[in-house]
Amino acid sequence: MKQELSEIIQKALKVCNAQWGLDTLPDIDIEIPKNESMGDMAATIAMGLTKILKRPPRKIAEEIVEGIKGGGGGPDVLDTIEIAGPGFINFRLKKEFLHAKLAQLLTEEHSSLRTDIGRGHKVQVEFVSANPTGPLHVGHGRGAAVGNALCNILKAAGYDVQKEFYINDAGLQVKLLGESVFARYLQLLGNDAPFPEDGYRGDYVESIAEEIIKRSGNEYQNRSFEECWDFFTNYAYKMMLADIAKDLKDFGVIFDRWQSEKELHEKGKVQSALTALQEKGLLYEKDGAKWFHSTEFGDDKDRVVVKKDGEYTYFASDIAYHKDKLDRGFDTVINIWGADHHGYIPRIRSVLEAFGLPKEKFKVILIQMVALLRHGEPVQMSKRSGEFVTLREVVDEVGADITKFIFLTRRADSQLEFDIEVAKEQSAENPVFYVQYAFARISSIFRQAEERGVSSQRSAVSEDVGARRCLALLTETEEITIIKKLLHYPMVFEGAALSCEPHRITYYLQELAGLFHSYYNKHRVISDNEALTNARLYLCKAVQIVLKEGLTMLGVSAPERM
RNA sequence: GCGCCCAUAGCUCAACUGGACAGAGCGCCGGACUACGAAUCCGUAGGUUGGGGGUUCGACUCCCUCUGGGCGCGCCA
Repeated sequence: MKQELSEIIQKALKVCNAQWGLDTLPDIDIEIPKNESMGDMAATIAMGLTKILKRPPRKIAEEIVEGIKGGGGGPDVLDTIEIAGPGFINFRLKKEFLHAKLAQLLTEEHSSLRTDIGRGHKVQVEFVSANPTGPLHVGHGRGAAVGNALCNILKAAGYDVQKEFYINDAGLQVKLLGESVFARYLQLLGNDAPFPEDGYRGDYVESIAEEIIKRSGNEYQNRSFEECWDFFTNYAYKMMLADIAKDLKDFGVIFDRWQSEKELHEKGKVQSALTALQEKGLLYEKDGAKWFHSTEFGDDKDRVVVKKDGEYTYFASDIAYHKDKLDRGFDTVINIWGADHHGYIPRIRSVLEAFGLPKEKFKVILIQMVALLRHGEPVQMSKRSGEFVTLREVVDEVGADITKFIFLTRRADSQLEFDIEVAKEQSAENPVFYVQYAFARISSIFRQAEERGVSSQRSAVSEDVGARRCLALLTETEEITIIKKLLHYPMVFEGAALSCEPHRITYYLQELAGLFHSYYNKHRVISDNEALTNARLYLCKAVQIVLKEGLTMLGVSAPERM
């Protein structure tokens, strides 16, 4: 829809430019007007040209409109054109055009909803990347939902996407987990062992210790932690990691690749990354440590990469990891982090820039906190361990679809309230059901139609000339509104992909579902009028196609019955 | 002390990357099932977009400042 209009305007601009004499014409921006009374679609091009032409926007708009009319005015597409407000060019579309686009949607289905803006560009999306020292909490879940949806969107938009989880398996944290497990292990065997100061106190630590006893008995009982830390640490974090992978899988999030930090060290990638920086003259020594000159790229201060004692900093692994991303050929690097990590953006951007990635090819999506509620009361903490509520607990209680959808009902960097009790209610307060119900309701209509032997919607429109013609019977204002809304989807989708904002699709789906519910209550789909019934079944089918597409992007199912 | 994010209807949040009269849901009140699923629909009310200034044809959006919240500022990971 956008394309047809762009072409019409493009043509008119060329005509006008014979007088203007501009070397380049600005991009044409087609918008969906806020208010339906303003028109079906609008162009802001005249306002965009005021600065260049130094003339009032409405005058320019008039010239463009003349150009459009002179060029035939897109006779198949446009009904009326008018200039409004400061210089908007508002278009009304012919019903015939809308019906033709609807037929196209029904014929091509999902492929007509996707645009290939990615053109196969390689995008790497890293998300969740939780430390394997404990189970995932709800905050991680939100990151997982957003990352997963974003990847679905980017893939559908033609990008070559890789979903990756970075495992912090090299540092002191996993060792501390190992030590915690070791302490529990000794305690379970009846020893009076001290628990490490800042050790991990969750129940899962004990479970791991029990597992080790089951496997190896008391083999390590008389050893010091220093003697067997490697075994305990590895065993513990690998078990944790398996749990995390399981939690994510049950949440419907599958990663393409898991990158181990330890492996970067073992393969010498940390060393070689630093050497590469050295060769670029971006490393220097000061106070016995080695520093990366990140201020060169706009960071607040330079960062230590090798400590005085010769150990690498955590940041050194990050350098290696992000260099590795570029070495693997990614054009764009997207990191999804908890909002509390925002301070790390400049240094990572510096690294990527140092290795040649343009600034705008690195994007960080910050995920804000989830405030968990129950009956409106905050429940951030739970259990004696004082741990955050785990993702698994919430998913088990509420369900994966609902949880994902709610995580996607807000912009990522906006705080989110998640009330477990409300989420479980099958009520109007729950937006997931609202959208899914529209889908299920349509399925139910189809079942009903079949029972009554009404001609089926299943034959493809392209093979059914009569059906194609019957779409012209869709003339009720609610029907026209729905058709237009359906045709907006590709624009919403494209916007979601370009801005990396999955929530736009969530909102769109709620709006579309709303239009459908409203229509359903006002008009009957199945009636004695066979042709009209058929046309309306097609409209229903189209709504279903788009609902399904959008829900798929969000990673949420579209059930035929609820 | 420095830096980043947030502030929009009573509540929870949108606003298409600077566009038109700022929109939904919830909540309140009142209505709609002997016809395709009432997990739905219909109808009102609700605003100086935290305050002030600036940039321009045009600002919730960009700049400055103040207020009030959140988070970062380690040779920790």
